Amino acid sequence: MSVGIRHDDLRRRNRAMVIAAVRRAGQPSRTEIAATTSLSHSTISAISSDLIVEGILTESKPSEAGSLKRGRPQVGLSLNPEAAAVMTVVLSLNFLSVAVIDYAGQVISEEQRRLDTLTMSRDSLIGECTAIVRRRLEDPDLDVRSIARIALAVQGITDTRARSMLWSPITPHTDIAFADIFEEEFGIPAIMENDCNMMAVALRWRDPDRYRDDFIAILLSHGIGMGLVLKGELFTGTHSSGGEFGHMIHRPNGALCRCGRRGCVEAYAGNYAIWRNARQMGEDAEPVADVSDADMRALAAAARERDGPEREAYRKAGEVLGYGLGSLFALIDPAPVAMVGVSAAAFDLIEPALRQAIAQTAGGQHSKSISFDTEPNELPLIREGCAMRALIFVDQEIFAPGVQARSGFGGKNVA
Amino acid sequence: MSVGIRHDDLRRRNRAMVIAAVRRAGQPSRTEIAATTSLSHSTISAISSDLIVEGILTESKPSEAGSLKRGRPQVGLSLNPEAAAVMTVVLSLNFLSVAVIDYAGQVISEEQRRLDTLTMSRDSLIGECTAIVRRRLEDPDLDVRSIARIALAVQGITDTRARSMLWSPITPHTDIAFADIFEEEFGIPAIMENDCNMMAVALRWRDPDRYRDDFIAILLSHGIGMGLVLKGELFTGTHSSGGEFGHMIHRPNGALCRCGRRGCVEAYAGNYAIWRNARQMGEDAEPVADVSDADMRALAAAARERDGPEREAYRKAGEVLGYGLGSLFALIDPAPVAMVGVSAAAFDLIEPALRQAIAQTAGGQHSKSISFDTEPNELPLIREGCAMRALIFVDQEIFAPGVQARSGFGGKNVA
DNA sequence: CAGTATTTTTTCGAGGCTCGAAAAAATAGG
DNA sequence: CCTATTTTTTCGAGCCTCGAAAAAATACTG
Repeated sequence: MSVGIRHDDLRRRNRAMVIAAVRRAGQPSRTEIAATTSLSHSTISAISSDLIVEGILTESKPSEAGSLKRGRPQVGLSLNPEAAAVMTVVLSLNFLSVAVIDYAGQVISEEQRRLDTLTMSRDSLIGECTAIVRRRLEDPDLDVRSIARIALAVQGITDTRARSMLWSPITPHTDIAFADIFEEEFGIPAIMENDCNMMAVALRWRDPDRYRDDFIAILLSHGIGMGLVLKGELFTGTHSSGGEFGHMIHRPNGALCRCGRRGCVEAYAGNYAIWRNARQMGEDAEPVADVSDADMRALAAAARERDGPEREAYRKAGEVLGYGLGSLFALIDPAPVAMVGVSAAAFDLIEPALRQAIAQTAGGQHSKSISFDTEPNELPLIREGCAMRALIFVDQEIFAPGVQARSGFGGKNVA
Repeated sequence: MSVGIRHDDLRRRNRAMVIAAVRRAGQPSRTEIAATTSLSHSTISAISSDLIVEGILTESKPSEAGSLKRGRPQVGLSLNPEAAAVMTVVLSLNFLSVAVIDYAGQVISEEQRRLDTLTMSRDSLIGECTAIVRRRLEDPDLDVRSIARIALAVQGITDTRARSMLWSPITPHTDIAFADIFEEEFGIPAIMENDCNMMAVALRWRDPDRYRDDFIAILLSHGIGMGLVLKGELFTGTHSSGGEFGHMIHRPNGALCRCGRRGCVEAYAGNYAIWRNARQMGEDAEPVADVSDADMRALAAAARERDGPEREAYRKAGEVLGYGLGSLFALIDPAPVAMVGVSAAAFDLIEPALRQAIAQTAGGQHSKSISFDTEPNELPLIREGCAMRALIFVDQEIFAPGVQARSGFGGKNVA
């Protein structure tokens, strides 16, 4: 139910807005902030001087040496890197990666580790995750007390409230309440997010010109995942992280999917499906547990070299992705697409069939105007997204407390 | 870009909130409004006395005769029906319907008319629409000057800004800027919405317990349409009204659809498709222009009577709808569904195959928890949705002017 | 090199809004 | 008729933002 605005909300909201403006712009002057927020100079002056006193912002004296304009020079405001720090934890198939990020978004410290996630017990999976975080927290070089938030990302389905991993292809265990576990273990607020959603968040920060209000990030990896930003907000399901593009049905009773069902998009376009088709193993063949990036690159190389089952496997993947995107476009209209992950590097093998399929669908009329971009490496993106998620939390909940995060305000969702 | 909150926005927003509270609750007392908005009694008192003086609200003395509590009795606030009026225009296949609605939401006056929309020229289609509105405006019984807004709904695709009909199955003509045409013709602000979206808006007002934050309204009529509410907001595409569930691809290169493509959900589940299958005409047969409701009811009766091609046609429709919903649920998670339109009356013939198909998809795990409700008559729903849309506009833009409609505030979208 | 123009930032008083407390209003119970 | 109870209004206090003017900091000009 919508709730009234109290008088004291005003300042808090505008504080949050100033912080957000600085985070977006990097080193804006007070005048620039006044312009983008359409608040008066007096207000910006008052708020920013508060924030500087509190150690949240700092004045970065020489805004830019280049600008030799007449008049008093602008003084840039920037985030004080020491104001806080957050931690990111990215859990993917057989791989765990942790980083500590300062308030300005720079990586301070990191650690990565190979695991056998598919066969580990529930407890040792959780134990490995908490142990690697503990090692970072106890690193003598770091000021432990300043970790304000932990953001986890995992391949798989998480709940809307960002508390639990509900299901994941990387482990047979389900319903692991990572956020609660971490909060109990370390006393630090934690959230648990879907990896592809974090990719989308990161893309929006990396390239706001291309990825602004509406775009699609698709992970072409062992499985097929999607992060969706619509109207400037991260799209999630009614109960879970949603956006399970890879498990839309391409063909009822079709190829066997890793999820146990049949005919999912992933069962034609995931790495294991491309592998299965390239090896002509048949649609009923049990999906292999993992295909190395090197193997996939070799497959792509073979497909480029000669017209054989490898090339056909990529063509099929493209066709299915195209029909899937077509159905998606029927719902949300066309939007720019970022293809991420190892098979995005083989997008040249995928694109022709993909475009041909889209042309047969509701998205067809705009087929040519749909832009595709590729980014082979998903891990840095996921980490960046987690970092931004956690930092925005600090911005809003710690440095502008009391603002009820409400949709549409300061970018609750995507930030 | 998010914009700061000015000091004078405060009052305007809280005014809008009080109006919204009254519209939702019917006859709330000041105390109840204070409770739901969490504003102080003093503020509510000040705002509501303003609104009463301005003739927007009225005090309805005897709140309820029943409540014989101790203490000063509550005095209910209600919308003043004479504060404004709006007009709704619903254009569907071969049918045009107009109504004038008072500020409290009651129909004051209406007119309906049969047309041959498929064969009419562009100009006569527009002409018929403006003529019927003009007749209502010039009705001597009505206070013409008080029409504050016209809301149109049409089967088909409209643009996100609610200005134009981009494409519609009811006419060969495209890109008709109805909103602009009406504004120019009558000098009254107008919007052009998608019919199924208005159904969803209406369902939310009719039954907020069942249809609150997340639900799906599906129109089973000559074509298949959908209105979707997610997280309390009406879902629309990036450029158009979106949600073209009927044109998701069920089977590449499948049955011929009215849209000219192949394999769309509609090409198996629309009235014309059920008709075509029941008559065993083959998937390539040109879709018939219209099937009367009586014919469809006869078809359903035949299907109930004996196991023949009619029953199989409904089964097929259910199967395809089920796989389509399954794909939709992969994206948004399961949610309550309202089946609307003449074929919703045959939902008993559709449901078994539909549920069986959903069970094969990502929605399957929650198959039993998905609730279906049916409503055979779409027209009243569409009109109600239009009326609410228009009235909310009056609430926000006319009676609480200056509030930049921003998402998440006071229900910009669904209201 | 001093003075002027220009631009940014801060200061200060005015006006407006919400809040809490207290008063006023309106009814049931005894 | 008086008291208890609940709703609604009144009133002063405290904030917040705004506009205007002042202050600050630099480039230009002769």
